[in-house]
Amino acid sequence: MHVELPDGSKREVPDGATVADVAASIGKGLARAAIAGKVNGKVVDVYSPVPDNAKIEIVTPKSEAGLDTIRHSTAHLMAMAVQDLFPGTQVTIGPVIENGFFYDFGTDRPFSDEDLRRIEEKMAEIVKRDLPVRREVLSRDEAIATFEKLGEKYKVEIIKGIPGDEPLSVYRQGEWFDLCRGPHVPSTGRLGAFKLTSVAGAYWRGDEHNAMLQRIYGTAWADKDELNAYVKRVEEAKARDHRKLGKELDLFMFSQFAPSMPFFLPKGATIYNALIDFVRDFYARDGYSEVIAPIIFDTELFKISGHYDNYKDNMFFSEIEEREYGVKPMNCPGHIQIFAMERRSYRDLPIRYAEFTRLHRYERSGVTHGLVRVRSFAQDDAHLFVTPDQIEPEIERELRLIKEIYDIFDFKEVRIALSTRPEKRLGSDALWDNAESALESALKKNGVDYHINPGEGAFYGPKLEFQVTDAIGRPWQLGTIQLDYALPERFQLHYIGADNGVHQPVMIHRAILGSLERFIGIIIEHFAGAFPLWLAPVQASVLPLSEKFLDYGRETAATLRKAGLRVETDESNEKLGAKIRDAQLKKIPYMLVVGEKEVAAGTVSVRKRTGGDQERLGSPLNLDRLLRSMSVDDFVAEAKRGIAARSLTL
RNA sequence: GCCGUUGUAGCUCAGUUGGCAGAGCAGCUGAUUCGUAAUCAGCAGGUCGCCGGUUCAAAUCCGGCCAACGGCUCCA
Repeated sequence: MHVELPDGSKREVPDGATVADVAASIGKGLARAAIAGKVNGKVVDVYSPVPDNAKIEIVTPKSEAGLDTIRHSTAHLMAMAVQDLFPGTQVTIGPVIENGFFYDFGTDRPFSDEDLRRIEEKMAEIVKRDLPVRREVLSRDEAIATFEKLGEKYKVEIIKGIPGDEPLSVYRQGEWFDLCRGPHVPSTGRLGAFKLTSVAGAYWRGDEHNAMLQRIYGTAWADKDELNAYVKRVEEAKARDHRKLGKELDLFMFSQFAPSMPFFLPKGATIYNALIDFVRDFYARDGYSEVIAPIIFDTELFKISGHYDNYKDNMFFSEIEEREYGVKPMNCPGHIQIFAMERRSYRDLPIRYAEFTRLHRYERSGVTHGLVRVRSFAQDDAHLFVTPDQIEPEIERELRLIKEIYDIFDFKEVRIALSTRPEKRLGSDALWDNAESALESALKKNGVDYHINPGEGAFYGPKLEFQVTDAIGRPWQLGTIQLDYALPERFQLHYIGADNGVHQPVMIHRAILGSLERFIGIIIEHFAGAFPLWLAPVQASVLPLSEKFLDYGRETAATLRKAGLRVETDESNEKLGAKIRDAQLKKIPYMLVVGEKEVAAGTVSVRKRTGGDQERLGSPLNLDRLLRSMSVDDFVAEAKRGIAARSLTL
């Protein structure tokens, strides 16, 4: 018979040949590397027979399918080791995830880090035994009987939940086996580049009302080099962790007296305010009005808005003079008060209220994380009150604004999701049709790619969600645009139209950076703490070569400050090398060295933080190339150009 | 909220079997006056997260609470 290879060539193989046979017929190396096969697009075990005229691809560890197979098989390998070491532990599920796998076990005894090491050792032992991994097919009833006999109640539950009556497969390696669809590597000897990373509690079937299982996470790769590269990547991500950098760079702190509510230290507050100023520039250009509303409101307001019914569990409350107040979790009810203050004309619309005041949301303990999930924060949000005709142009304008702003931070790849009507919702289908198509046509008109999240919209309207990818490839959700017909209805908002009739406005809720706290956390990691000049808390540090040049240094710093730059002078009694090291570690964009030459010429010697390092470059330092001597005025002009352009490079 | 881990000087961390609380960096003082990633010396620094218990004696053992961390659930 014949098979077709990925390059389109045909190959003759004996009848009944398996994937492994095909691989062997192509070459010895490939046969050794084969861990699975793709037959007509479906991934199968290497010893699966191949039908005549099939399209065959040999799956090796380096391919995506190969890596998935390795990870899946490593999960099985771990489960076998666990059941060997801890008899009575029940198996549940063990899927492949990004970079690795996990397996959930039913056990009363949580695993310790010490256990993880023992499990790893046992796994290595099983790898060494190089046990063949073989698929066996059982009828549904046989499968249930088999796992019931073993007391594997979770597996029994899984089997009972599989629809239909098709036979089920188990994979056996040595004396151990597990229910599994497969495919798997041909033998345990093909595994080895793995590491168990953590243990955590996880609910059976992801439901918090169910039993808590013990989940072990692991990572697995094609070979040791890839594993080591991954470990290195994890370490790099750790070095960028905004909580670590926030401490090192004196940006923010927390107090046990205000759990999960960040304090911005002077340097962090500088970034915070720079971001607000940045957004305000666009507000001025695009016709937003900034307002400041109270932070606490009588709960009556939240009863009208629906927050009391739908959001109470996430709010802070207080009582005074026998009146109950709620701390606002969102700005919309406040903006609605302002809108409703007076009779509005269609000529006034669109009205765009923006606000940066603090919001508080009670997040369950255990869910908060650094700056990216907190209980006290501000958003760059705005509420647009528009006529139905204005919905589309306003959304298009917001789309352009969002792109413009994200580009400035150099976020690669913005993914847009359109979240459509959920099961539980307010308003008629006709209204939803309108709202969804308004969002969709704005997307289409602007030629942007998007995908649909069916049923993920807010109860009051559909939303667009904007996800960016940071410098090391991690996705973050930032902005959102939401169309809302419900709140104008609940608050009985009106405007007088051109026809002199009473009409209801539509609200657009939107945020671009999202929460400022969260955004700062994200950009700390995105820039690895090395903020672009316009955001850097300290833009330049003046480094006097010795005490003799302190006066000139202070004078220079004063000149720069007068020019609007954020400048420090390093007056410590240290040698230049130490001062440079300090400034580098603080990731200060410019270091201005002043010594005898500079005093004489009235200049500064500029070293950029990107300027390199003698040791690290491993070559003799070329000072002329690295440094530039320039007048103070020239430096001011250069820095101001960089700031005005919000340039990412120095 | 749930499962697990952690909490010692400003920071990073050590602290053995329950027996006087430790280091490096940072800080302060002094010397040095220096040319592109750490000058030298000295000094000071503690409610061992908080509360309670066991003990002659607790950073160490036990209980409770608080906070942080890794996940789960949640993210309107």
